[in-house]
Order: sequence, then C-alpha cells, then structure tokens
Amino acid sequence: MTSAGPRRNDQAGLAAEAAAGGGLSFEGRIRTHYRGLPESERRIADLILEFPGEVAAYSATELAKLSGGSKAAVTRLVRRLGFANFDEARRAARDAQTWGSPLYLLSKKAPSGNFGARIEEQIDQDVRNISLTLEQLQADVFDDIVDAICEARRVFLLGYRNSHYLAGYARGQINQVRGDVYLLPTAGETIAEEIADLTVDDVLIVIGFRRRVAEVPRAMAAAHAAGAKVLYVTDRSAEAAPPATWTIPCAVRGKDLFDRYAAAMSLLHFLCVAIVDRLAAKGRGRLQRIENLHEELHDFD
Amino acid sequence: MTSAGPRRNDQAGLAAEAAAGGGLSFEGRIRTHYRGLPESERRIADLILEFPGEVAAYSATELAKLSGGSKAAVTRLVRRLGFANFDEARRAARDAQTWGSPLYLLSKKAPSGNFGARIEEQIDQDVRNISLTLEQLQADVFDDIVDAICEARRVFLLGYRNSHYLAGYARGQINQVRGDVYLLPTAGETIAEEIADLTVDDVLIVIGFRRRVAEVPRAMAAAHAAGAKVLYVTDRSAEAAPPATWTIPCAVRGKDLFDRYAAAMSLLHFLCVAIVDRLAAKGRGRLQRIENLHEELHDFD
DNA sequence: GATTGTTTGAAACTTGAATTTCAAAAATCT
DNA sequence: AGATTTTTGAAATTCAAGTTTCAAACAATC
Repeated sequence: MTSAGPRRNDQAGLAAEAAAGGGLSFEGRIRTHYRGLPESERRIADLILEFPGEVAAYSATELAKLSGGSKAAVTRLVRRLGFANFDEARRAARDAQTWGSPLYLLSKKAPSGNFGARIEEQIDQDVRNISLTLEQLQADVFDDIVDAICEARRVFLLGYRNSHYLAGYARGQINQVRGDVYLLPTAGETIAEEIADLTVDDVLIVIGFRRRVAEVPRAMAAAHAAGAKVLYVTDRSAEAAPPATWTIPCAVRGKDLFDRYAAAMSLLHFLCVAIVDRLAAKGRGRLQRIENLHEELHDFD
Repeated sequence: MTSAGPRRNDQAGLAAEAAAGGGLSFEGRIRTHYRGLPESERRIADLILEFPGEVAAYSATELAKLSGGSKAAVTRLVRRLGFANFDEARRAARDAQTWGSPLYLLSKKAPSGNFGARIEEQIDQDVRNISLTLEQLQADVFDDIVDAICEARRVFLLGYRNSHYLAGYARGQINQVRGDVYLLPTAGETIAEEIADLTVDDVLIVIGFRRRVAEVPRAMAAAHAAGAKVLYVTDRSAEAAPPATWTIPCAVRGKDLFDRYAAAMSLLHFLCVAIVDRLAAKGRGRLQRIENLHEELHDFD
C-alpha cells in the first residue's frame, strides 16, 4: 500500500510495512519519529509539517537552507523516516496527490469518470468563498472586534442549527485562552434569561447563517439595546442594517444543495488566533494555557 | 547570445518586462511563443499548460517521458521561453503558485506584517490544506464510503472537543436527507451503550482530530470488531493502522497556534452532498425533504 | 573529569539530471 | 529534384544535487 489518501486498512501485510515506515503519509512518518528527532532534523520536520505537499517542489538543498541546517541533515532525516533517499521521499510526497497530477490524467484517462473534476470544482468554490470572505475584512474594524472580545467581561456565542456548531467551535477555541465564554442556547433552555442579563461590558457573537431563526434578530436587538457589543457573522444575503455593532458577511453559497461553511471556519479561525495574539500581547487571558498550547503543538495525540 | 540576458524578444512591447527579469508567467510565456513552437516542444508546452504549477514537482526527464519527447526538447523549449535553464523555469513555476513561494516561506520570519499580508497568509494556508485534503481522495474508496452511509440502517457520528462540532455539523446535514443519524456522545452520557449496540448494518463516522481522547480508539475497535463499518476522519499525522474500514486524512496544520478546520469542513461538505446525490439517484432517503431543500435554496431567510 | 555516545556541518565524493553536440531525418524553399 | 534550413533524439559531456565521510562540538554517563 503506497498511496496515502482514503485507504482500505487491510490488516494483513501492514505489520511489515509499518516497521519500515512504508504506507504512511509523510506527516505520519514524521509523527512516529518526532520524539526521537535531533534538533537540526526536527527543524526540517517542522518546516515540512507547515508546508506539506510543498516538499515535492523543493530540493534538499533548499530545505536545508530554509531550515537553517545542512544538506546532510536533510538526508539523515529522510533516511530516519524510512525512505531510501531524498528522491524516494519527494516522489512519495508528490504522488500522495492523486488528482491534479499529470500522471493521473495521462495514465487512467477515462475510468474514474469525472471524480477529479468534481474535486477541483469543490476546491474552486471554497477558495473563492474564503477569498471573498477574508479579503473584504477591514483592518481597523477587525481590530476593534478583537479588542472588544479580549476586553469583555463575558463573551457569549449564539447560534442555531448549523450555526450552532460553528458557534460551539469558536466558543471552544476562545475558551482556551480566556474565561467567561458561553455558548447559547444551552441544551433545551431558551436564551431569554442570558440575553436579558447582558450589559455594556459583554460581547455577543451571533453566528446567523441561513435558515434563520426568529429568536436571533430579537436577541440581537435586545443585546444591542442593552449596550452590549454585538458581532454578527452571517451570509452575504443578510439584511442591510442589522442591530449589531459589527457585521461580517461570509460567503457560503456554491453550486451545491447545502451551503458551504469552509469560509466561515476560515474566518472564525482567523478571529480566534487574532484573539490569542492580542491577549498574549496584552499579557491578559489564560497565559499559562497559551504557553501550554504552544508546547502541545507537537504532541501528535 | 551570452550569459547576461538570454531572453529573445521578438515583440517590442515586451522588451522592458523581459529585460527586467522576465515578469511574465510561465503560461504567459508559452502563449507568446506557442505559434512558433515545433511539434516536440509544443507537446511539452501542452502538458505544462494543463498543469501549471505541477511542473515544479517534475524533472525535465519526467516531462520528456510524459510528453513522449526527449530531454533535449525540454531544454530547448525552456530556453526558447526565455529562461536561462530548466532550474530557473522550475522556480518560476513554483513561485507562480501564490503559496509555496520562498518569499512566503521566509515571511514567517518577519513577524506578520500588515493586515493584508496576514489575510493572504490565512487564505494560502487554507487553500493548501483543502487541496491536500480533497486531491488525495480516491474515487472508488470514496464511493464505497458514500454508498455505505446511504445503505446503513443507522449512522452514528462520534467526536469530542473540536471534533464534536464538526461531527454535529455533519450529523445535521446528513440528517436532513436520511433518518437514523445520531450524534455521539450525547450530552453528559457515555458512549458505551451505543457502541455496544452496533451491528454490521451500522456505520460509525469518527471525527478524531488532535488532542485525542482515549475513548475514541476503544470505541472504534469495538465498533470494528462488531462488524460495523467505520469511517475515520483524522489529521494527516494519523497512526498507521487504525481499527477502521476507511481512513481519510485531513490537512489541519498551519502556522497558527490552533489547527485550522476549513479543509475538514470542505471534506465533510463534499461527503454530505455526495450522499444527497446518491440518495436521490437511488430514490431513497427523505426525497420530499431533498425536494424542499432545492426550493428553499433561494429563500434568503 | 574522563569516557562514551550523539549530533553536527564542511568538504570530498558520487551519481544522475540537464545540457551540449552531432548526425540523421523531416520540412521548406528554389 | 536538389539545396537549404529546421527539427529531432541518442550519446557524450558537464555540472550540481544528494550522499558519505570525518573530525569537532556537545551531551550524557560513570
């Protein structure tokens, strides 16, 4: 079994390969060896982890330069990961990509039908949405938002249906680095109580994508009226003047039946890491936790 | 023609650009010279036009083989296009990708400059991850997965922490088009009961990204042993032989403290729409609901 | 502090990829 | 058709990328 990708985990025959490191993705191999990696090789491994897939386009010499090490270190790493030589590693990295490779189109031509094309279409749509969403952000507004979330006494995230999961995700991330972050609605409960309780010191982040729910505009209006800052993350077909302090429109439409939330994820991620940076810079928030997160980055389980 | 400027400009207007170091893209150069290209070189050019960007990962020898020509032809083409040598061309191809340029690689040393640059960086990272994730899917395996989910008596989605929200999202989407789709763990409860109850007719979809939880491998092993089909969606540093029927590795790493799940979203979206298509084609699932979804597409609230 | 084992990059070495050469083959022109 | 130019790939050559070696620097152990 050579390729990465969704693979049948056929039990027999794996043992031998696994020992040699075969059948694993580049990253998988790095993972299994990461702990025992010496400084210089680990720096190269880190580089590869940050840019998987890029390996194929870079020479060992370039990787050495970029990681600040020597060519010898690259050779040593590649060997340790179980490849015979750098060239074998490069091939492995390149061939993991089934679609979009010349080899594929030239060899198999017809059999897969248009699966490759469908894939490329999916990618295009998400790329477009992500670009649209992030590129329209304005530095000063975004800064205000991040600042408000960092300084707020309490942060509430509100979302229903699909939006609820996005809100939950964001809540989880923000909660890692500062306290008093709450997800609404809590199971089964109505949100009336919490909304009524909001003050000027609080921030309410509303994730309000399509298939809207009547509660949302009401809650936003109430929160806004109470002086709480309101961030409204929604799709681009949303109304013009919602009762919010800030509105971020997010591209979610595509050709498919369901809306696509990759761009929303991308946006929330960006927001969350911006919050981390800001908190760290201010020396506020859960600094110890942030410290730990940095260390845990290279734990693979 | 001597060392300094091996650029042939037969068109006056291009002189300035080319002299400045070849401001033209790889594709642009091919187009400019295409008509005057001899047979063997044109075949190579065609190959490159189909996969600009991919060129970087291939050697001149491979391009020669793939196009059915000789190495000499590749060298000649590259020269004719105005590059000093194949290596210069390879670099150009690589850097044409907005991501993956040495410039980009080095930019991580400059502590994230202006807002626009940070945005572009975010976009690049997600684009990269999405491409990595989707392009490695294999049509037949993916088909099996979709089919299994459509035909299963019951579908369970399991995920903890961040993965729980992704699982919840997917559950919500799949639940729109077929019944008996369950999210685990249910609030507060342990999963032991449901896992013990799994049969060969069930499918368990495990979302198992980093910061892994001890329950997950246990549950997977139990489910697998009970004969249920198990789809394991995880990051690319996954172990070699998980107890799953299928494993889909998903690119989630980037330069930030938190993992980025845009690619995971993209993958789950693709999976969900594939399920809808399949169900519709089979005339199974909640056909009326699917019908409604189509109509609701243009409702904006 | 001596001993043993690692880790490291510079430099020598090896190998294979890219370039050049060259003569045959194909195309174009007269 | 004959002459001239262009195109072509096999083979020889060149050159750089990747590997190996090795001694110094560093760590760990006794």
